[in-house]
Formats: sequence, structure tokens, C-alpha cells
Amino acid sequence: MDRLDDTDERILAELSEHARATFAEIGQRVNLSAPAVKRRVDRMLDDGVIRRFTTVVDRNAVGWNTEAFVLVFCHGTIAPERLRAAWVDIPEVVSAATVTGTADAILHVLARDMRHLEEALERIRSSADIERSESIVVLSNLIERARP
Amino acid sequence: MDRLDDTDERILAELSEHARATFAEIGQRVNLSAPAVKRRVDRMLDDGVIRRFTTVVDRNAVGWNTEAFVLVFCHGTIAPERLRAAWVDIPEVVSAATVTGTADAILHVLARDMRHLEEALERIRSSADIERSESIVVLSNLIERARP
DNA sequence: GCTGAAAGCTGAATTAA
DNA sequence: TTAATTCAGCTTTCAGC
Repeated sequence: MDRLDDTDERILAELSEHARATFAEIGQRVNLSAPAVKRRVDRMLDDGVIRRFTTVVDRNAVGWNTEAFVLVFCHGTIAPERLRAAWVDIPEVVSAATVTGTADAILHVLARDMRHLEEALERIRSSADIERSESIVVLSNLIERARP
Repeated sequence: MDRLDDTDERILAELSEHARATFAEIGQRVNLSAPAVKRRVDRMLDDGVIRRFTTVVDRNAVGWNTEAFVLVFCHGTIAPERLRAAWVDIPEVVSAATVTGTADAILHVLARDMRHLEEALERIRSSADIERSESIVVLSNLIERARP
């Protein structure tokens, strides 16, 4: 897997903003023909640089109005893979990561409402050997970007 | 803006997984013709249900290996709009939200390395009237999903 | 949902560096 | 050899019905 050149970076930036843009459109912006763009995109897909193309959906419009970050504190040490296995089947958990500091993991949880969030937290806590958890509920989203 | 029906939800689920799928492919999965799918997608774009199409890029492959959540504690009360204005021009801040609890806001920050993170935190702290901040550095990502 | 014209995709052949 | 472009045939898009 070769390093990305400047053109690759520009193609990624384009795709991050407009994932459904045609190769010809992208080509125009980066000064390349459509087939050349496609070849680079295919290569980045093969190399795993591009993981997938997705859609940003307005959560409110779909009725998921409640959002929280959950700090999780475990009993003793637990292997990351065990934590992943415990939470991967809980759809409300959209992201999970092990972290430094006093907490062992941080979860990003989406729910339809507070009642739903409470119920999801219950499932999260009972799915692994958790000592305690601390929920930080989102009041309003200020910034949301695809990439730096 | 009408409520979404079950077919809309299935189209959104498809697009969340494969944003570059053709309308015909999506139509096959939801039992609809390609033009019918396009009409629904266009409507959801107009209604703001679909915000945009984007690309999930492997952060490591692009050389952004360091990630942190930052709890921010402010002096007194600051209007959310002020916080947004303070951070929106810092590209390393990929998301920011005001929150309940002892902290006033939580930021999701990406950086190339620890040195870069430290430097970004410096800019974040000096951009608003911040009392103190608490950084939670990500060790490993366990789960990352587009939606619940 | 169907149809047909316009636009886009993509492999092969070709050329430039 | 590596990477871009042009060309051709097939697929997709999308407006009108």
C-alpha cells in the first residue's frame, strides 16, 4: 500500500463532502479524467483507505432526539474484545472506545427519547461486568464534521 | 414535510451502508423501481432528512492516529452560539456539543499525533473563556456505526 | 411505474513520461 | 514500467407520460 499523494487527498476531500458525485465531476475539480479518478478510488477502496460511503441523516427527522456520552468504569481489567462483543449487538451504541484516564471506555449512545435512553443504558450496564457508569447527555449539537 | 414511511426508512438504511449504490440497486432491495427510489431520495434531500452523502476514511491510513474527547468547563454561562463560533474554525474539532452534568461541553478532537493534539488543545482552550478542560484520549476504537 | 433521450460508467487500446 | 487519456459499448439517470 503506497502512501497517498496530494491528488488522492483532494479526491478524499471531495468524496467526504459529496459521496455521490460522479467521477467526471470529481475529475474536473482535481484535474483528472473520470477513469483516472475511478482507478484511484478503486485502489483506495482496495487498500482500505476508504472504508465505505455513507449518508448523514438528520437524527431529529427520524425521531432519534436523545443523545448521550457514557463513561464506563469496569471491575478490574477487561479485554477490549470482550467489551466490543458485549456492546456490538446494542444498536443504540453508535460508537465505543477504550480510553485513558479514570474511565475504561466511552460510548456514544443514541435514543428516541429519555425513556428509551434509560432503557438502553440498562442493557449496556448489564451486558458487561461494569462497576458504574456516568452519563453525559447532549443538550445541543454545535459542530458536526465528517473529517478534520 | 410528511412523516417517513417504512420504505423511506429502508432506503435510508441502504444509503447508510452504500451511499454510492445506484437507484436500481436500492430499488431491488426495497421492491421499488429506480425512478420511484430517486423520487423518495430527492424528497428526503429537500426535506433535510438526508443532510449529505459522505465517505468513511480510515483515519490511520491518512495519518490521523490520535483521538480524544475533551470535557470543557467554562467560567459562568456562555451562549452555545459563542462556543460554536469559538471552535468552528478549528478543523481538529470534528464535533462539539453542550451537555448536562458538571462539564459545559464535550468535544471530539482528531490529531496526527500527541504533539499535534496538545497543540490543538492549546488553541481550543484559548479560543473561549474556559476555566479548565479534561482530555480523555482514545486507546482503541471498538465500535463505529453510521446509525442505530 | 414505464419509456426514451441524455449522461455516466468502465474496460481496452493508446500515448506520454 | 507506471499512469494518464481517448474511445466504445453498456448502464444509469431522470423528465414526461
